[in-house]
Amino acid sequence: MLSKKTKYGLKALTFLAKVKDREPIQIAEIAKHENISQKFLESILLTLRRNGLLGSKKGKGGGYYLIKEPEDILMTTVMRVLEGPIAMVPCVSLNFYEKCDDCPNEEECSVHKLMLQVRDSALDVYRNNTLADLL
Amino acid sequence: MLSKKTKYGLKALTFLAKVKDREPIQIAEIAKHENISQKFLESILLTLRRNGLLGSKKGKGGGYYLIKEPEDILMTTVMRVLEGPIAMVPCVSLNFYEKCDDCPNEEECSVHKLMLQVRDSALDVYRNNTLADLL
DNA sequence: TATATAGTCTATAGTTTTAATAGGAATTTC
DNA sequence: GAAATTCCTATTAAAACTATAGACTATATA
Repeated sequence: MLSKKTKYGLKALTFLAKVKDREPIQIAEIAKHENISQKFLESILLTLRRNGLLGSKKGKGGGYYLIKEPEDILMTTVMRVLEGPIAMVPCVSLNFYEKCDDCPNEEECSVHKLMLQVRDSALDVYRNNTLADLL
Repeated sequence: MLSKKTKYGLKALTFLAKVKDREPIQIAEIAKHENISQKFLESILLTLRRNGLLGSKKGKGGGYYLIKEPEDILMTTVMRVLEGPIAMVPCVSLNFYEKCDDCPNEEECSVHKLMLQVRDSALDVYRNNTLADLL
């Protein structure tokens, strides 16, 4: 299942992508428009900023804004930041690889074999979609 | 993340697929061979049986066995039984569709758009793999 | 038919993750 | 310096996942 964090994060990014001139939009406005708990969204936007996807401005007239053009924001990046590894199992993860405790030999593991394909097909989708493609 | 339930279930199915003449194999043997908590595996095998993937035999010489040939067991079926819906979001699920509470119009939802592609690519993998392909 | 074997079922406990909330600190604008 | 707004940490609440316990049922076979 996709976490609400990711879902909300994607919606917020989409919303911000449509903003004219990248002017800062307040958390409250995004939350209201997208039906999201404001406090929860707050923490999501914060991680998006910390990971270089958003910029922010404090004080009156402040808010969040896209730091790059939607065409330049790959879904691989967004998904990794919000949802974590794209692989469903650490032993097939490109960026977060971990060996399984059980499972003596990866090569012959059926789970490994299947999940490798699933990872590749998901990557294929994420690599071929930028934020602009979702508008 | 793939649940341990699914992981263990897949391993058990793979193990059973290799058994000569489909003779019944005891839970304990599978659990030991695949490093799985026996009690947990017990409940997993039960759901696999209830969903028509395994047969069982009680008493001495009993155990679990594949009820169909590995070539005839599609990963779509296995994944749905063990992991649940293949879609990451109910609003793009074929078998478990649900409308989102938030989200006024599905057509324009960026999450919907992206997750539809992810679902299709995953389905593509699962439909093109039988248990036999994982051996 | 007695006994051991092995699956069946229900309940529950422990752990981890997710979702949401609370409250104040820091910064900017006017 | 007051108001607006993001920043940050901690905590709670709920849900899902993993695992365990124990009694019950069915079968094989000696």
